[in-house]
Amino acid sequence: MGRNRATLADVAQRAGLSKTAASMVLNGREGTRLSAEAHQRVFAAAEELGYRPNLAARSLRTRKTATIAFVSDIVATTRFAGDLIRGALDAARERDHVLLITETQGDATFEQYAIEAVLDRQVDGVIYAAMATRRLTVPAAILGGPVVLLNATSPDGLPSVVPDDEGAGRSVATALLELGHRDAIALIGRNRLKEDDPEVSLAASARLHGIRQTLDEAKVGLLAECFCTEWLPEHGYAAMRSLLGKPKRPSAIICMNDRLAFGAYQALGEAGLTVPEDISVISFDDDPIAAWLRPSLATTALPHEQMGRRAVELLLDGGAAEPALVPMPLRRRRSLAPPAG
Amino acid sequence: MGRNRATLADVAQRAGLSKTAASMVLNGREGTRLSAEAHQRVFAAAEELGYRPNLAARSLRTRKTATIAFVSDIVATTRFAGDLIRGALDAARERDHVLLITETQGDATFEQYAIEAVLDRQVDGVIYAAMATRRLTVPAAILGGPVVLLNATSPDGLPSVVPDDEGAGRSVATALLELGHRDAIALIGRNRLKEDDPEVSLAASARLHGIRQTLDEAKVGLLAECFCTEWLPEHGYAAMRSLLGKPKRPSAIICMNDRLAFGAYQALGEAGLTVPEDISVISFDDDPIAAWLRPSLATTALPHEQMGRRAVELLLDGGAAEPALVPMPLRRRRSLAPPAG
DNA sequence: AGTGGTCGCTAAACTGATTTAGCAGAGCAT
DNA sequence: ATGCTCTGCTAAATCAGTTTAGCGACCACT
Repeated sequence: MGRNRATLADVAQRAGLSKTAASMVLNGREGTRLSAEAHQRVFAAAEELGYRPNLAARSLRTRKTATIAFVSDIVATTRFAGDLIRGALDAARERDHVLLITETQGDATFEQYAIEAVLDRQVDGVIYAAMATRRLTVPAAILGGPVVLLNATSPDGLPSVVPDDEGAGRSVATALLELGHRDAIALIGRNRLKEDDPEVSLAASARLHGIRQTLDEAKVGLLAECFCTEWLPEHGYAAMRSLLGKPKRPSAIICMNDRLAFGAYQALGEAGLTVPEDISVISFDDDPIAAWLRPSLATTALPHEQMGRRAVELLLDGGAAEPALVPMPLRRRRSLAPPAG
Repeated sequence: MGRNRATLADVAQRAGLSKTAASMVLNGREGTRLSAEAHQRVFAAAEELGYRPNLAARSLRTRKTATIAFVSDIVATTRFAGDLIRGALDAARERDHVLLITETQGDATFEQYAIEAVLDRQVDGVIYAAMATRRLTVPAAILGGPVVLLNATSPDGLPSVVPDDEGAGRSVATALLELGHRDAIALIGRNRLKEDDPEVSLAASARLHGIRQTLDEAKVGLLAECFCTEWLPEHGYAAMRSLLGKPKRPSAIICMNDRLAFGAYQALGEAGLTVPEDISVISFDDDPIAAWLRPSLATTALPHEQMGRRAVELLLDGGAAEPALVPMPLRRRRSLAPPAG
């Protein structure tokens, strides 16, 4: 790769100047007393030779690599990872940086390995990303330099970027209240583990809190709350079926994520009920299926691209120590209507 | 990042030997005549100091960075990108390499920039990935070193890795024939653009070819073929509705991808038909929704993780020039049954 | 005694950049 | 003529490794 690239020495020689002069000119150093003509010659030579600096050599001296490590627990399993990475990639490019991506798969050995691999390559900083919003403790090895937590917080008070799940909970509840839903709102997706253990999830309790707070202020209580062991379609399906077996039918359903809502749709379809005429549904995440469902599903979007971007900005430009909350926009879609009757 | 790391000189000094000796011992060089005791001392010193080599310095001399560039057109839009990356990441780790990931967004300027950025960092090779299987021409700049095309082929005969879509077409058709479906098989997702322009898609024509070939051999013709401008749920929905409006109802549907099948499910549900009792459905891709649908959708899986892995293997271990075809496994699920009656 | 070979190790060159320290010449005042 | 500053530029050190060339001690053989 990149055999016979022109070096700085080649440029200097062609320009009839020293490496020093060439280096200074190409780096646009202020206060050097090199003549305008010298500048010309260096630029011309660099252009003619197609000179590009060898960043390995440069970084040996400057201890800057213009490279950021993106270390995450699991890249592939959730479709959101791509957006996180894309946002980071964009912001990095704008700042002339590049991303070294590694995955730990939640395995301590792999993590150790991944971190050594990136530190050996002298990265300028580390973005430590979790695929589910949660609290975690970062490995001591990366604390030697700048670190930003992405989609996670840590007890050490490191800079971090997380979605505003509580705000999303408020948006969701508010949307239903505004439509006139009152005492027949049911919730699908309560989960003790996710709610109580911040190392499993921060989203569950924040969303729940936002919903409760808004409903409380309106003096509205939830009609029913269904617990689910996981947030997958089958659990949403089961929960919805159990809700429909009860005497009072809900006018609206809040699902803790879109996959649950997808399952709920299936149960509603089987029961011959239509969304939103019979029941409104609203949810969290804005998974691509939300837009594909019939009717399209109203939800609050995880702003993953924004978050990836913010993480890079925080890392390179510095920033506040308290977690950066990125708002989750409400996507109003067809699954919402005023309560029937 | 990584301030005050021990250097090779530190290790050598502590071991009471020269840098040369330390370097040779740590690199496990054969044929050096250093004593067993010298080996001991170097290893001990390295261990005690927590020595890790500075790869920037090493690569300056060796012109190897143990880093691979993963350049793709679009990382985020398809959920499959993650699997491609994950497979590549795994294979790279096994070979002590790391991935530098960039995205071109299909924009020539970004592409130019991305390629310069990775070449400046002296990567050992480039994986050039497309998110939809297609033919493309690679930028001349990366031809100076090893290149592997991932999910793409090129006219230049570069090594490449693509899914075996034709084989998948055969699997799909065979699965239906084996169940007894004959002359009432309909196809959803014909698309002239995708079929005729290899720079748009290679999958469409290969899948179609595999299906046709298998049906022809069994002397079976397609009942109907629906054209779709895109392969999205809404198009599958519309196509399915039009099929149901015709006099003869199909016994089985082949959808060119899972999103079309998802739309077809919606139309079938609305029409009060059940899968697979009334109509079998089979498809391509193995999108996560395929397993979430009720009934779960039989489909042929895009082996993205395998492909990412193969690309790294081809790049580092070398390999044949003809495209590596990665098989697409058939996922037999609940949407298949013998024809009714 | 001289020659040659092996053993165990090291000095120094080299990679391609940045950066520090300083040199030669011009202009000017004394 | 001397000392001073300013201008325009360069030599050499430096970063942290790898690699080439070779040195001194010891032994064996003729």
